[in-house]
Amino acid sequence: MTLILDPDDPAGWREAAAPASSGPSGSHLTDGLNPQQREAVEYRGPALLIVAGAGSGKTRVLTHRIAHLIETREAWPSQILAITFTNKAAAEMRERVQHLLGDGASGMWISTFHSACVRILRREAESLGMSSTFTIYDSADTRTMLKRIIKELDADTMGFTPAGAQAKISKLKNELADADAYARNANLNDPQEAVFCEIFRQYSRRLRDQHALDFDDLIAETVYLFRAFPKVAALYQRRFRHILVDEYQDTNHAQYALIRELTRPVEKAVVDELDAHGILVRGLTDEHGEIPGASLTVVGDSDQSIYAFRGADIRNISEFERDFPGAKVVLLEQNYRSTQNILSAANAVIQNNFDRKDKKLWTADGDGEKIVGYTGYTAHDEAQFIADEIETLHRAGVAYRDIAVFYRTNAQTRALEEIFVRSALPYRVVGGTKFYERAEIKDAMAYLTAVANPLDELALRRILNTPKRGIGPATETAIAQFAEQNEISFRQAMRSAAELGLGPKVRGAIAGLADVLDQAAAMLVPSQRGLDEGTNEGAAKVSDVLVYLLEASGLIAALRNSRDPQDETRAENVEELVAQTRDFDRENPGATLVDFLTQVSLVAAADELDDASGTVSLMTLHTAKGLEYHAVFLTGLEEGLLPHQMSATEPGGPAEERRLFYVGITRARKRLYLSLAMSRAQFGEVSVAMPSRYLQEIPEHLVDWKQSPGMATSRGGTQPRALNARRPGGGPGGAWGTRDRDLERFSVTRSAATKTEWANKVTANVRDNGDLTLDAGDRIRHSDFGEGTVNQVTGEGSKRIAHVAFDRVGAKKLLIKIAPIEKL
DNA sequence: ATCCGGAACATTTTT
DNA sequence: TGTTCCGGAT
Repeated sequence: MTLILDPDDPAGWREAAAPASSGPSGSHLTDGLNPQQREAVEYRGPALLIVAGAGSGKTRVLTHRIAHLIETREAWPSQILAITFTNKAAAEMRERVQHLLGDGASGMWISTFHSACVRILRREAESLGMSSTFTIYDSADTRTMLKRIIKELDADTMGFTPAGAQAKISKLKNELADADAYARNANLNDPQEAVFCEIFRQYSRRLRDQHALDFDDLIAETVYLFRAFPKVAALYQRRFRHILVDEYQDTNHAQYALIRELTRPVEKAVVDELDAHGILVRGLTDEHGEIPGASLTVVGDSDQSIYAFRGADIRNISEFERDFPGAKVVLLEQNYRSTQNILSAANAVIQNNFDRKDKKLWTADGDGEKIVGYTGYTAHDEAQFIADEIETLHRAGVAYRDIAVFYRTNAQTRALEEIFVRSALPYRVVGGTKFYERAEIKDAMAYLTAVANPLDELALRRILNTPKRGIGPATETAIAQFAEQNEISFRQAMRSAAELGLGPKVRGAIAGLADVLDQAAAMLVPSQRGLDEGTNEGAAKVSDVLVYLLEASGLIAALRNSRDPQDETRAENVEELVAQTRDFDRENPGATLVDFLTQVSLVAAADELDDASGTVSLMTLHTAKGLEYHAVFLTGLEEGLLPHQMSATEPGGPAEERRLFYVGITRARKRLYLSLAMSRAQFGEVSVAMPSRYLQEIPEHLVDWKQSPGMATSRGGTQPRALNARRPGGGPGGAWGTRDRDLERFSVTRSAATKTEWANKVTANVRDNGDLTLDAGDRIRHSDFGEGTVNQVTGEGSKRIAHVAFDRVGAKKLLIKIAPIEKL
């Protein structure tokens, strides 16, 4: 997080030049690469496009290219800017480069677009007339804000929703259009559009007034900064000589513009000015006295473009050669990850997307195992199949951490988690930022935000009556009005609580809160020496400030003293947040509160990368991009889920969904499992599902269906795994051959009659066995699996696990505390 | 101002 | 199913 090298500090610049450890040739960095990979590492020129199919070793190429630039002494680490899409990818790349270079890697910027932009914006905030402690609003904050605006404008009567306005504004910002630009081109005679202009304008104005930026602003404002202040831009153009962008197919227009700005040459006049300010330009200029544009390397694969929904423009990659004349293109086609069966399936699926350059992944490593398919009766049945297969894999020696389960929507984790918990299967949900989205955590964070950025009205309003202080909406409005009338901030209005003409109790509450915030702000002021040296020395640690705020505001006490049993958990969560700030303080000595808030805003999903933990990973298909696992489970392969219902209306939607499926398939190294459920609960309603159209695009001989959709719908399937649904009929049925007819009958005649039988019995059975003790040799009965014998009991306390050999369904592990079992 | 119950509503994917 | 919003009672 800390900026190690100043772009405008020549001393730091020189210091960064740690000499390469092993020989300047860097030849060991190209050993073991195929000719195309080697070329991608060694090529030098203004622009390089690496078209990298899935599993073709692109991260390897990228990291080796960076290391090669440094070892051959063509670049200092500080001259390198590598952009990835996720924090996870950035962390992995940093680790791998560090592994190649040792300490010589420090000073590089390896980060996401958003993190890099925040770093630049905080440093240059002054140019934009903004505080360097500006707040970053996440989508929930944005939505709250828009909700308020829409209500004030009565725009909801015209059919505006916060989510809708949010999407539209985001799209516009990704195209670098601001409220004024939009208004200029809008047809203001259309009342609908006029109102939207007003919403957009108000939203922008409030963000500016509060010194806050949303996610899209981070990119757009940086582009604006560079365009409006060429000298500021020159600092970064001078500094970053090599820019590398991963997942280039997913860049949107704003990100493209940012790259364009960063790779622009610095004109002689500006160079001279930099020189006059003592900024090192020697050795960087060409014969015209200009600093030439940075060299740009982009890596991408248009078949893996899955972010069109947030403005990714595939033309950025397809027209790269036109954008950057003289660009070199290197194709990486050989796959080093997956078996041929997996690749054949992937090729067959992606082939159905027209309008793409034909490209076929291939491997020299052989066919491998067949793909395994399974159709469950319900999501729980599907989950049980997955849990069973994972146990089988595990017993065969596959580590849990080498196994991943993917799904389309976050909501699908529920059934999986329920079954995994019951099966005592160690798992971890990657992404899904739940922790920081909890209300109590957002409350605590709002206290910190309000201290860091006193102009942040959103944060202030959130904590105004949290915990309850008797300050209701009426008082809130009164403060806001007072602020507006006197042209002072909401925060200042709070300080003048006495002048509001309120009752003594309310007045005291407001003054009390204002005082607490002032005290906390005072704790954060560095010592005189810190101020002189521009460091954070003498400022209180983030954890100390947080503890002070929680105690002085009464937030933690309110949770602890509450009689709502849920508040106990909430208090624990807040304590967990305190623990996290302690970790942060320890790992980032000298870091500020704003550093912490930034990290939480941008890196929240990064509880990540403790890959040492032996757990199965659960994540969405989007999160899965760029990762690989020995065994991969693709779940919920149903119409309406993949492709998702919502994608049907969007142009290019189904094609993008297919790419998503393709991305999922190509994550697997050795084993691939495809599964779906015939019925799925949604909003509490059980509805019938059809197999995904993409399943039929995989050649039949590649898949071994343990239970095909046909078998599941008509007859011949095995007993449902998770529950005892009684299905009529018997005898073996066809797999795909009779699929359509079977499905039709299934959906028409069976759905109504069998709905109740498929209801979620699993969750209904969850209970607390408390102190049930089991020993090896005991006989038990399980509500789904029948009778069995306990072989072994492991674990402690509430985590005791029974290893049971069931008479009918074989070996299972059960979490004793919650398993629906009884001792016989 | 706060608490409570019932109705309404909601889920794509991410920084 | 689980959360949020609204109106009425206290």
